[in-house]
Amino acid sequence: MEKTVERLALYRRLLKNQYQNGKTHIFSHQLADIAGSTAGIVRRDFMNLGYYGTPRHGYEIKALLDCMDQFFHKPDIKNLVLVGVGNLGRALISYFTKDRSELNLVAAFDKDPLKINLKFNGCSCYSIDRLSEVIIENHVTVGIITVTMESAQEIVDIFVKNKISGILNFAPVSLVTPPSVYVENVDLALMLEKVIYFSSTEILKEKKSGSK
Amino acid sequence: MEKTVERLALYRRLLKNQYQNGKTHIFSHQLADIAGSTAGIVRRDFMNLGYYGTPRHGYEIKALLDCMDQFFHKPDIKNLVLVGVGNLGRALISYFTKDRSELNLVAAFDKDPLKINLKFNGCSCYSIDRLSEVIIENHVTVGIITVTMESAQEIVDIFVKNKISGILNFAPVSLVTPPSVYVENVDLALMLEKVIYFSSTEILKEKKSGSK
DNA sequence: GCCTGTGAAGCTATTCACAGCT
DNA sequence: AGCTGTGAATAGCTTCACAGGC
Repeated sequence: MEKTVERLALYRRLLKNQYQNGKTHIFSHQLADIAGSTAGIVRRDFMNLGYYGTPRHGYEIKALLDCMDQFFHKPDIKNLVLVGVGNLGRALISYFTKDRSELNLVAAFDKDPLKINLKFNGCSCYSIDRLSEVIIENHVTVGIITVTMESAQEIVDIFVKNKISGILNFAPVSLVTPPSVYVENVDLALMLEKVIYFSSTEILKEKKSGSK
Repeated sequence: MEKTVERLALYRRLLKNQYQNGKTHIFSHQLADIAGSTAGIVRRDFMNLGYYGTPRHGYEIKALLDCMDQFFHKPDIKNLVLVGVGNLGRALISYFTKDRSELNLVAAFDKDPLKINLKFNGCSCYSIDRLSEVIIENHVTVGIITVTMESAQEIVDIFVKNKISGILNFAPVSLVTPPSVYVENVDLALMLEKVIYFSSTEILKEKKSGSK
């Protein structure tokens, strides 16, 4: 149910918005519209989540959000580190220091002496020499890698040695990790290749209008 | 065969490397190792691609690359535009102006007057007022969106009006597009949520070592 | 009538396992 | 023996379609 998890995270964000705007209930087809999905899938996803709505009234947003919080292991706060303060690293720092109350970017790291001890969006940048120390002291369990492909594996080795269990990797290399570590690779160049392929291919002219 | 296309793009990059390093042939299990996949999948992918190797000698890299170039509609060059020159936009500009000979980032766009007419990695930044004009003049068919969620749809509307057929979207909103436009959404916050979920979940303790 | 929950069918992707070539 | 190509089995995801509650 990997796909379901991805969508639940999306629904969660959308529903938080709706809730803040004063909405208390929502139908599967309404959520599907704003999520760019289908009513059937939304219902199936909630079925997997284990939350049940009521016919005619749909889903109660507050209760649904509580259920999702539990599903996503909240309310415990997740501590993160990011390594590689290039443009991409800085973009992610600004993403993850904004408003996202339940996740805490502890620090960023870089090998460039010019960046060390600077702050980016309020997040301190340290030398990679201090990476192990910071991970241990703050019980960091998730790391983001935005270094070059040459340096990625050495950072991963530090992560693994210090028992990080999840890695979001933007370096275009296949990382070597023990099976207990979850790695999500995001390869921006490949995503663009994919868009180019499927947009030039005229095969898919019969699709629905939403998106995704 | 969406997954196959994604992997073929990856194989292609890896094989180019191997080829430059003087390697002429490769076995399915070798490619699988560097791609973080399995020998069976590699063979199945090449079967879908329509390229056939020879038992005992594996695949001939040069011929395979030619075959892939054709599959990915090369050698025609793809013209791109990027809208939103924030940190993420700049990161992508530097990605896509580097070495990637067959794709051409025509220009970047932003609404911030301070950025207009500057160059980023050799790529000019113009006002969004000129977006339509540049798309048409350069026959741009793919656009990258790295603006805020508030501005994303208006950019998409300009894209659609000017017949762009593929969009790589980093704004965390569901875009409204006609069915003929291929949209790939990349939501960085959601990817992190996913990593957090699957790394805290202890369910997946029996996986293989490669990655992805 | 309108909306949910869900079995069943359909589709896509991966894995197994083995025949066949060199 | 070593490696490919591939049918068949399996697993995972989505869609269909409809019974049942309000």
